[in-house]
Amino acid sequence: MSQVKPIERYNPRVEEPRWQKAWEDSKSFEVSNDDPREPYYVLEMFPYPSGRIHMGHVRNYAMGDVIARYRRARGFNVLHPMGWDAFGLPAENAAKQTGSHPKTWTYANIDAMKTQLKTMGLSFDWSREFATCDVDYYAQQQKLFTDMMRAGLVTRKQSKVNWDPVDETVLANEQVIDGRGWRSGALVEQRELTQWFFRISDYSEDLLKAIDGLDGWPDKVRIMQRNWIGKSEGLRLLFELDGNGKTGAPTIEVFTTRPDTIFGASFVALSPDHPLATELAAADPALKAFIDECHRQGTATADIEKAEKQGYFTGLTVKHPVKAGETLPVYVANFVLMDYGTGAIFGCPAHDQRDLDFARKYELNVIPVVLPEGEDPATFSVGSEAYTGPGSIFHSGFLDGLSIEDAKARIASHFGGIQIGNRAQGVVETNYRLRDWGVSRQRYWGCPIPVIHCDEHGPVLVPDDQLPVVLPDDVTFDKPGNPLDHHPTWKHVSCPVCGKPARRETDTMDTFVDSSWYFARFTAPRAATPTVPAVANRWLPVDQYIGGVEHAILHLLYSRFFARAMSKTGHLDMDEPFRGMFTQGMVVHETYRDQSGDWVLPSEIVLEGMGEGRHARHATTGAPIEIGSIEKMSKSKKNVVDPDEIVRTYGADTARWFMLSDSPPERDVQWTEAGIEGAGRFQQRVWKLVHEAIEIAGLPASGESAATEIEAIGKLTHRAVHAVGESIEGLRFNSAVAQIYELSNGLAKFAATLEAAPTANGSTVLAEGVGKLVQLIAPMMPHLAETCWAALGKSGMVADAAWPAVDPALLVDDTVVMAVQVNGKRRGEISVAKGTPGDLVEKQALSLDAVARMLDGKPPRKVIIVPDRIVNVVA
RNA sequence: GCGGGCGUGAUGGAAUGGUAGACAUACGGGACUUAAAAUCCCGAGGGGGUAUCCCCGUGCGGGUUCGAGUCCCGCCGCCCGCACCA
Repeated sequence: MSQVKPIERYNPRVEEPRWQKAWEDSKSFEVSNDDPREPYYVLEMFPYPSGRIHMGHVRNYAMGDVIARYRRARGFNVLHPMGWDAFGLPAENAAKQTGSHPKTWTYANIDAMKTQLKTMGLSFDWSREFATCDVDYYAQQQKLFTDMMRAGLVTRKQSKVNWDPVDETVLANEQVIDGRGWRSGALVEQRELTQWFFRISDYSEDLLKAIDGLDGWPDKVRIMQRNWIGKSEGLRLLFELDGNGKTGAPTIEVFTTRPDTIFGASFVALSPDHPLATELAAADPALKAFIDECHRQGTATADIEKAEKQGYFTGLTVKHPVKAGETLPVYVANFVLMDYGTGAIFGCPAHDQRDLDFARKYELNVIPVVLPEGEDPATFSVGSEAYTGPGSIFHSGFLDGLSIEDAKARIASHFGGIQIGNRAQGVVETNYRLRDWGVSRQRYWGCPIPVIHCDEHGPVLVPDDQLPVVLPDDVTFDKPGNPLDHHPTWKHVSCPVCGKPARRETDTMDTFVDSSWYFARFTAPRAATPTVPAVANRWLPVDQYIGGVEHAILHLLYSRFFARAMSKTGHLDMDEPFRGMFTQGMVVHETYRDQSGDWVLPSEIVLEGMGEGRHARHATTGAPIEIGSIEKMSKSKKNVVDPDEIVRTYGADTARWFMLSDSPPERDVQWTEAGIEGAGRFQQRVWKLVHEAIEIAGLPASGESAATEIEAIGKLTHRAVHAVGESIEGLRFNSAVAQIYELSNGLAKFAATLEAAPTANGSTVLAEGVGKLVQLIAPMMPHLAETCWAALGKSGMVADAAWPAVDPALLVDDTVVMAVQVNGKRRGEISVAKGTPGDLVEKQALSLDAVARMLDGKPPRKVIIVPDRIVNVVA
């Protein structure tokens, strides 16, 4: 018969707003730059203000909040800010579709999302909030731009854009669908524009080398960054034209990373944008048509490389550089990129898949020159698959028998010694795939580039005392093109140098610029300069940055570049902005469709049955619904769950807990109804356990609990505190959750025995355990923790409490259970004192019945003992 | 096309090269209840043997090792990025 009275269920709808207000009133999460405690900066990637938060945000911010709250409990001065990545295309699209001004639309969205975020109980320092579209923010960005320009980090050059000839506008890659503009449906053309660039490629080597030092980053991100920078050693090589009068150019210069395969060359190919291709096209309408055709694809690399290999024979030939008397045909080919190397290649089909595809199509020679080990040189041939592996060089004259590496060196020195004109025919060169960062966007809703174009003086920086260049509000979106261009007065200004009439730059900056330094701005968000260097240097680098893998390359690389650029211009003093980086997985959900194939929201359906018989029907009509694959939550497939709805139904703590509990944070997590309900049940279980601990403490105690039992509960508690701390520090939130479950289950079981027979020492150790449990859940379910903390009669708020101390003596056991294997298969176990010497362990292990049976009377051949862990008997 | 990642019970997942399946969800059985919900207890990778035991098992095929989910090689499947989505 239980002596404990039942309690009311925990009600998050009442408790959560109450604690949110308490935190706000006490300014619990506002942080001072002058606080003497050790600083810790935790940052989640700020969101684009689309208008609604989604479950991906909930997951991301829940993780960051756990770290922030944990570090606070650990005595750090924690900076945990939030803001808005507020410039960008969607606002302009909305303006075109609904007529709302981008500014109005964006700030309304920010308001709505902020309200949503506030219900999550995240420990942000909202006093530092800003949006990148705030004039205060982009004014400072313009200062950075001018400083970077003066420091030689900005340049202007030609680059290609997707041009929609009907809308007369530049399209983003995502606005090009199957080669057509998404609104007009017109075939997209490539067009050259003069644009502004940041000289990130000046830092290629530095950005590459410094990756080695980023040991707080996931390996996969580091590998992706290395590959993106794409350092390669190769040879710049001149091919002499055969001279048939079609061009005055004496040579074609190619870049190759495989000069060792020169004897296998069977063609030379030019990019459609190569100057020689342009020159030849002037006199060759068919070539012109081919190049135009190439220009009718978008600028996206993926599309270009996926397109079928196509070429056009120019009629030109070049002398084979190592086979006297032979020539090679010169093509223009759609897969050769002008941006990389020299915009021209030589093709060795036997050892490059693209070259092979091309050669098969145009019936060119395929001459293998690298022989894989074990192959017969007389019979080795290449079919439909190029051989790109190791081997020795053959069919290659003076290179025969060399390794690939030696052949590369040998051929480089060979061509280095030959003069064509007054240049060496071959020069060793290091190339990087990384291109300069084009920042010009022909759009309204972005940070204006602070430049004025004068006919006499060219592009001139807007003088500092005339900054910021503010976006005009009175713009319209009814005409195609950039509204800044159409504005009647905005762009007409006088030249800062000569005062004559001049034009403002109407391009705005890539929104990646905005997000490349916001983390620094958070350290002094209202300063009249981009940063306050002393303050920024104290907070940065960010100790833990968290966001999606989709930003693993560009955003992180640009931010790394900006840290360097800002250091060069005196705004910071560090190269690397993010010490710790973590990429979280996506939130995925089943998809549902009705019989007409339309997507249906999860909230509109009812699921029935399980396993094979599991099926769904529409909640109101009862019509059958097809259950589809599990995919990333997206509006288009309607497999979304609204965080607002979840918070209303289950509370923020439950949503946070579920997002943290179910999957390792770097992996995708599947949203399920069962999962969120399980999380909700745990919330009630904790509340009930706290209540029981309080009641038990008030019961008249009779007798004492056994010392071993008391010790066991103490150990359980201390181990959980230790393990949860370690798990949070290692960002293994799902493991932390599992360890909390174990503690909670253990304490609940103990509480049940005490309810039947209360003891004084028992209720003390239970209360201690429950108090610690509450602290362990506090980073994840902060509202529930505060309510429990108050109920337990603890002083202050758990948000301000120090992380519980661990008694290291309680973490070790004196006896260990060792598994005993025979030939690697577990056959039994032995329990021994920790540190038992090998010979004693062996004796005990061999005396096991199961081991004796497997040995069948024979002596073991070998016994392997890993102290305190495992014994393996080799029979 | 190129680059990166992932793959373990019904499900999410745990496991410094050392007892595979912790913890949770779903499920089955039981207790409580007039009944249900909630709660609590028990069970459970698959197969065979009525106890105690054996065989198989971490996407597939090989390899290294006393021992492989973990390391290596080759496949298959799914996901992400590719420079103007953010």
